[in-house]
Amino acid sequence: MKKTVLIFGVLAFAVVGLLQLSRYAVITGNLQTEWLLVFVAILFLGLGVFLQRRSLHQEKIVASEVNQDKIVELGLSKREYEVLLEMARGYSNKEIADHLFVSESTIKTHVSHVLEKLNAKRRTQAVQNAKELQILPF
Amino acid sequence: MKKTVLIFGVLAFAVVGLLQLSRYAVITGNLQTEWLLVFVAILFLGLGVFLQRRSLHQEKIVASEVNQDKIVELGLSKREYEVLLEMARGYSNKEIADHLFVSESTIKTHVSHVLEKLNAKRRTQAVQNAKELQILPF
DNA sequence: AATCGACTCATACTAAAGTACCAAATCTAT
DNA sequence: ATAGATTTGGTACTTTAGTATGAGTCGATT
Repeated sequence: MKKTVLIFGVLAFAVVGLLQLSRYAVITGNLQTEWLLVFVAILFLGLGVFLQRRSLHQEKIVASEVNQDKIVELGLSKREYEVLLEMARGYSNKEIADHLFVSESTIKTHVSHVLEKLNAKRRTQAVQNAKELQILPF
Repeated sequence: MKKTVLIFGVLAFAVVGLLQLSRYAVITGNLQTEWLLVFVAILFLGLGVFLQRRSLHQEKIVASEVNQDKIVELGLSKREYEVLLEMARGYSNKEIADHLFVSESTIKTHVSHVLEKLNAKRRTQAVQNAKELQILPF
């Protein structure tokens, strides 16, 4: 919000400055009105593109962010969530065990809990549900 | 591509027209140069936003659309792709068999082929790879 | 100090998933 | 029409996945 205000402030200031500059330039005869128009047009076209890109970029980031509240709401523990992430990447229990430096038994336990909490019968379903709940960063 | 050319053609034409109009308006004294500048600035700012939105929107559609060429490139048959979609939704072999009205054996065969062609060891990995290859509609 | 939740791990199962190989019916394009 | 790909299905087998249960450790809370 602060940023937005700042940007628009600078913008307004720039516009006023530009107007003053243009008046001076036209009066002194150093610049043709047409060229000034072209210059302004290009400048603001670029500005429009820039602003729109910024806002859409932020939108994208928000959309691909994980819903932390949902994770808490589901009762997923830290470790369980880590396992879920590994599951989503397509790793087997053995591989996850190696990545997290624990035994396969431990992973099986975690996976079972994840399945329960995500209301899934298989790991593939758990991943799909997790995706719909937006608790995966991809 | 054709569209792009058309848009830019119309755009160029509009710019030229605007310049002519501005010259006439200024000469006849009906319009102050400053106001003309403001008008042009706002117009092109809006245009920039519009163009950027359009391009990003298309990008989004493309991103969520299925890359048909990739499917062909991978050598995935129609049926195999159908099975892949069911897999991605988290269904078991038995469930997929019921959905597609064939035996579980058949599904196993298809799944094996899908795993080969997607270079995956497990179905979870196949789904993940498929997602990265953008051959899934979600 | 006792409790509770999270994490760890094991054993013993059952249930899916996946592989290998084969074989027949059906489609498709030359 | 016939070769090649696709689809279907089976048997037999190995490997993962998942369940159930119990239990020890550790840190935070009460």
